[in-house]
Amino acid sequence: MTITIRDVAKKAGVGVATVSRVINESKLVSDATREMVKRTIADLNYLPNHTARRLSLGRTNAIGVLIPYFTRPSAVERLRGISDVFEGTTYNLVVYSVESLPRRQKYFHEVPRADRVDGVIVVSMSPSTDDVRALTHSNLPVILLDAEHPSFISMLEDGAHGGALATQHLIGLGHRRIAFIGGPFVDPFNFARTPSTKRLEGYKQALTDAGLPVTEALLGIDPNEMIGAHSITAARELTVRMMQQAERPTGIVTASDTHAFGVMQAARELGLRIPDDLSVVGYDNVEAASYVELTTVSQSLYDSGKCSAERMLRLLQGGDRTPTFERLPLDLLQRKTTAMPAKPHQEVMT
Amino acid sequence: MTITIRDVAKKAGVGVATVSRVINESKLVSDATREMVKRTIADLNYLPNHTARRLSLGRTNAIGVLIPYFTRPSAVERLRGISDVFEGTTYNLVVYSVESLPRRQKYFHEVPRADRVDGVIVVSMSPSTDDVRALTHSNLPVILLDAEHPSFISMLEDGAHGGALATQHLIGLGHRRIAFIGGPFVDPFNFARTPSTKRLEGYKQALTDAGLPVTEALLGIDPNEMIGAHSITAARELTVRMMQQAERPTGIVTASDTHAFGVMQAARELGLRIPDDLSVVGYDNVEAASYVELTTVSQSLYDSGKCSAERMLRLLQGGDRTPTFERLPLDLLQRKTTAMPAKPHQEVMT
DNA sequence: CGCTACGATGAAACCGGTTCCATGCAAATA
DNA sequence: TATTTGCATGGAACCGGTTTCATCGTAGCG
Repeated sequence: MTITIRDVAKKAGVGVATVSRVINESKLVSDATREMVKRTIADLNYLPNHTARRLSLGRTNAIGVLIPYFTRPSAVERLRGISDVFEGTTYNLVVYSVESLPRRQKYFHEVPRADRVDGVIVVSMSPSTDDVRALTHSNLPVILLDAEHPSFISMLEDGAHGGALATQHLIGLGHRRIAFIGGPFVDPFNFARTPSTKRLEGYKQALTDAGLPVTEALLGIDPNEMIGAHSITAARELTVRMMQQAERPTGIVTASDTHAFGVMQAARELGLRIPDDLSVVGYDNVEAASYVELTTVSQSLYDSGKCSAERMLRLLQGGDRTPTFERLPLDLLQRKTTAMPAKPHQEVMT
Repeated sequence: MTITIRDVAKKAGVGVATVSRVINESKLVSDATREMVKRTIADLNYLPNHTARRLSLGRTNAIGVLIPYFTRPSAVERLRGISDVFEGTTYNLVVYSVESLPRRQKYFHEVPRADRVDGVIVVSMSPSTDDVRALTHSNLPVILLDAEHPSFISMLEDGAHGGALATQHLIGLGHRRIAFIGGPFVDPFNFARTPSTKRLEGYKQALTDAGLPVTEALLGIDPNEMIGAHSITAARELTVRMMQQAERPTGIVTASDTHAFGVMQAARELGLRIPDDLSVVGYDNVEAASYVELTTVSQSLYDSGKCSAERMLRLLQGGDRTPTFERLPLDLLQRKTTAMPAKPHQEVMT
């Protein structure tokens, strides 16, 4: 039913090898023959079978992206950067969304195989020893984005630096009681410290450097659970509790924009005005952050995705595969949720 | 280098056909042989070549999703629904993000081919006559989500109904001067009325039904451009202009949550309080909408994606392919951006 | 004018699976 | 015991491309 290269060859009165050469723009075909074959191809509306092509070429023209929860705002932003780069090429993007531990394992073992993809970009997951074996065994180009490992080209933001950046911003504005809300501090998919953990470290460091104390009551870590705020709801509840303390904070540094949204919800609930009564700094600069004019640490997720994809393209063209570590730049985007602290002029409603 | 089925056969001392049968769980193998082959497979750490399998089976185990701008919040939500369904199956999801007209054309012609995918879900794009030809020619199962065409199974929300729902909500609260902000009203990818157009129709209908006039000055349509607000910035600017009129609205119906975010930005800029001074209704219920507690019309994007994917699975198992039209349900989610109208107690700052 | 070299070309092997078909053997039946 | 039936099995064809290799014709050279 479907037209194969042999049909084209027969109709054009040439051998299949010649048709194949025309398709692949080999110069080993005379102009006359080339034109004739091209016309025949157009006549028959022939398109080469993708799968057969893959099989004989031993290449897939696909890039695999392993990423946890690909619908999370930060993942979407990074994917957008990656996708924009591959749009213009012949490469196809295949996204493997990791949403459970078994699946993580499955993907790490099955995706990095030459018969599946030509390259792998691993996002926000530090490979375990076992994963490393699977990745290197495939002999494919690998890039780690938002994660690091000495065996692979890694691109990572310095979370501690970002946490410090946010904290210093508030200190610079005159805040003295600055809280931190983040979480989770453990991640089942990532065999490394979580982003929240690193950002918390930067927060503590910045306070210490400024001669300010790190106060237990201002750390948004549930002492029972040790996990911190793992959702927007948890962030909101934590904020409400925190703001009902006597020595409540005038500013809050968060580990993500989502946490910051939770803080903002809590503020609205409590009748507090942002930034007048409470300053908030987010982290990630997801799309929604600009909607609500959130001051945030921008990892420029889009650029980082783009960067990694461009690097992958270079690897695919035979670029140097020596493992390197690239630190992604960070910016503090000052918008409208931070200001100088002021004495509250309004009681907290409960 | 890589291990093939022939290596396994040789090591196990059986024919390749037998190994293939074991892989495919055919019952035409004795228990003893099966066990032995399985052990050999495990020993060699053999995984069948994906591509070769595709070629000889004539199936790809992939589902193609054609969707404009897959990183838009509404697209992400639908994809999440689709992806959740296919996660548990052997099918692979391949997303083709349409971001330009040439690419749209390319995808419509190249993706629906049996050597690429086993089925196609087209999202938010009404196929042109040419597209219809390409889709039907492939003889693959096709589902249209958020679009409709008599030749295919279509699943679509009733935009006019949703627009009316939002408008009636404001009317019910006592609003009389209700504006509409939306756009674009033409879409290069979609050969049909845009969502904004349909929602605008519902808005007008609801006003008329309630005996209220449709006022030119309350339609957020730039008379010069005829495109309305195509971005959050445009929505913000349009709102600012509109709120500086003498007879300014007390409530605004928008064509999407993104438009609503623009309205909210404008309100903040103007010093207007939501919902006290201005009510806003969004549309889509994207994730960020809940962060800011936006009252919105929920198409339940996630469910619609899930629905379409489940339907596709049934088609792949030989289900009935007769074109049908399925209307997706709508809900009005009342949150905190709508309230009864009040006399403004504060001057508009300019 | 004869020989060489090279460009154009097609037949066939190959990529790594699945499956048809023929074969052999053992159990069931006459 | 002879014959049929049916299950287990392996060889080989096949899916639809690419590529090697051999062949042929002709232009270039001595």
